[in-house]
Amino acid sequence: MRADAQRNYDRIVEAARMAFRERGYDTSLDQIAKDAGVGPGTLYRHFATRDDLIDAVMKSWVDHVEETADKVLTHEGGPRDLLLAWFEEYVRLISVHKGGPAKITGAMGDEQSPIRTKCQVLQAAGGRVLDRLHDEDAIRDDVTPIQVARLVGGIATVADQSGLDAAAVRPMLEVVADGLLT
Amino acid sequence: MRADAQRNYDRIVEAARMAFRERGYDTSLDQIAKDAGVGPGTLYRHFATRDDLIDAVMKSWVDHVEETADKVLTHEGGPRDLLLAWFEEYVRLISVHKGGPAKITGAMGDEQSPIRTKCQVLQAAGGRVLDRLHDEDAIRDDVTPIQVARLVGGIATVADQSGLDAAAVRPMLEVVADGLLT
DNA sequence: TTGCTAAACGGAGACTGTCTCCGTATGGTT
DNA sequence: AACCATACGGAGACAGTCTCCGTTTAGCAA
Repeated sequence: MRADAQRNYDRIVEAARMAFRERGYDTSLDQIAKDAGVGPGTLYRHFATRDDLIDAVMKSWVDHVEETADKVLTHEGGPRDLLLAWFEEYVRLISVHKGGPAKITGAMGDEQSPIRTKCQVLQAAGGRVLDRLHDEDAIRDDVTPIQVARLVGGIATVADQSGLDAAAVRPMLEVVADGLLT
Repeated sequence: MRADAQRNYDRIVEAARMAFRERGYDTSLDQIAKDAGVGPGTLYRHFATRDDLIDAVMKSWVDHVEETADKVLTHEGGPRDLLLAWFEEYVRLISVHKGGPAKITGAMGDEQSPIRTKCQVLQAAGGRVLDRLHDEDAIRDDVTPIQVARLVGGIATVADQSGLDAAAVRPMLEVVADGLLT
């Protein structure tokens, strides 16, 4: 990639990161291009679709997901605490941008989605937590990781759209956790 | 209301009902006006916002909600069957239009929403089912009806956005039901 | 019936966001 | 220094939202 192309690419991603955080995923792409100091053509050449741009913005976020799962797994406490700790972190992770929960949860299991690699990372991280609980025989075995992701993602989506805070989300996560634990 | 105004109002609502069912809530309003054989100005005079139009389309749907709750309450079977029967009907009810689950669940608890009366009807219907289960001491009492609506609405939202069918939704509803029952 | 007027109509067009095309500019190489 | 593949960027086509205002009409009163 040519040096000027690389520079513009980075500028666009940085502008997009700000914009998504402050105005949500449905903000104007032309405005992001303007913020980045490039023409709309340049933005669309680098990122054919909005999802491709979202995918790029999420690049660094992925590392954070792994770390978070690691941290949760070192937690003391029983299976219920472990599961709830992961659920709360999961909700936080997918809610960094407005519209994020719907976007990410909707793409779960969609092989065609531009952000599928991000979903896979999330699923893998969640899978590690669920595996641990399986080993302890603490969780029912007829529910798949993707179903768990959808359950928790659904709660996060509603919370995002209704502007609920973590305290309001907690009891709903508890219901799902209690329904999953044996 | 003048006769021609009434006629156009009805035409617009009917065109919108078709359009929402076939193309989802985000379909073009100017197109709906065209389908109804009126100008865009006429549509926007009757319905200042998209939500106002959605609200009007839902008018007849409300009666259906009441009926459905009645029917579910006559069901034979244990508390778990009752709860799951209601959950499945609830998902079906709010999923008649694409985008409906997100719209309705997002408006839950929002006093300002143009469709709040519809949400109240849904909550009241769900409340009757939950009251029955309370009387039987079959359900935990620290979860409010609106939280239940959000839990099930979250699942319906994800299902709508991921194109899941009833069979895929069922196990997720079971998890929530099991988490709620004592 | 006729005439009047408040009510309603409807379409042109302003505005915003998406996305493309193509003439122009430039980084990197020989 | 010259070349050219690569990249830029903005004008503009297109689509959807929503408003303004000149025109039409329903309903009523004489």
